[in-house]
Amino acid sequence: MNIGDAAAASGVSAKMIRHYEKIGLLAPASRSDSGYRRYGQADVDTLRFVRRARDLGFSLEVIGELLDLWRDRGRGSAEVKALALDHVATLEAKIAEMQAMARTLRHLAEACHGDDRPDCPILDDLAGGHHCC
Amino acid sequence: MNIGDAAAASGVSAKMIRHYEKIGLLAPASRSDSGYRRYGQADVDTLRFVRRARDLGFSLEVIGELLDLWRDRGRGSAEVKALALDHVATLEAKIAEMQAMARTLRHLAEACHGDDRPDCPILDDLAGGHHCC
DNA sequence: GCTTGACCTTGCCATAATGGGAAGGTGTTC
DNA sequence: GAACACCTTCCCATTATGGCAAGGTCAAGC
Repeated sequence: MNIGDAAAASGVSAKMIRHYEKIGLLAPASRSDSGYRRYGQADVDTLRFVRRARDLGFSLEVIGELLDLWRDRGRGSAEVKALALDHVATLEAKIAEMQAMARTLRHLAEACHGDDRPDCPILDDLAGGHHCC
Repeated sequence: MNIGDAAAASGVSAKMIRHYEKIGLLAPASRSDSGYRRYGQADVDTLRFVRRARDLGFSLEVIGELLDLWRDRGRGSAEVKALALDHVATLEAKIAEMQAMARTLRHLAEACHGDDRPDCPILDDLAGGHHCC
């Protein structure tokens, strides 16, 4: 299987497969005589793992640790769970931050007529920064 | 006022003030004889505006538009409100995405013993990608 | 055999927003 | 006049991804 097929089979773009190899997330693929990377089912499985982990928002750095744990028969599940819960906490912190932004903006937008008059509580808030709510 | 004072007064780092100037978000500051950037109260007000808009998650590109609208006496508030609501929608989309990630991970983590046994639903999900929930 | 088109290779550049650091000039104070 | 804090510009790094270019490879059709 060439890189294009592995990309199609895994949902990871060829560009990203090469990139993951370059940064050491994936072991260098074997090569054909002409230098083409060759992939097998096991490689596609790994790529799918990476893809799914990306979909869950894990950073490539953490995905590297998850891959190591995945391949380590004999590891306990505690480490994996810790990584997952840590990521959940990170997500929740970002969610809370963005919800605060959205809440403030919704309040400001509600107070804003949104017509052709120049009076605008949104700009007033940005200009004054009174942090009313 | 030198750039360091403007930074302290506005909450925008000196590094970022120079950057904003370079990308055209801010007009080039006037300079002293020796080439130091000089700032006045109006500049600090602008920097505070930018800072507050960043705190609300607006991109620098949108902040440029907001600054233009702010300075345009005579603009209607409709455009501002549209920008704000657009940003709220963007935030809500990202929030929903991250909540879905967190929900899935919490479910997986709940099912995971988190002890020293190798059985791990989290890794199983990443490996299999069955997308049960 | 030769052309064509699809695929592969590497490498550089770009994104968004921010920080770090180097090398060198300025300004104030003791 | 030396020390120290500040300023200047320029380059590099981050994260994850994409685009493009120049060139090599391979299979199909004529």
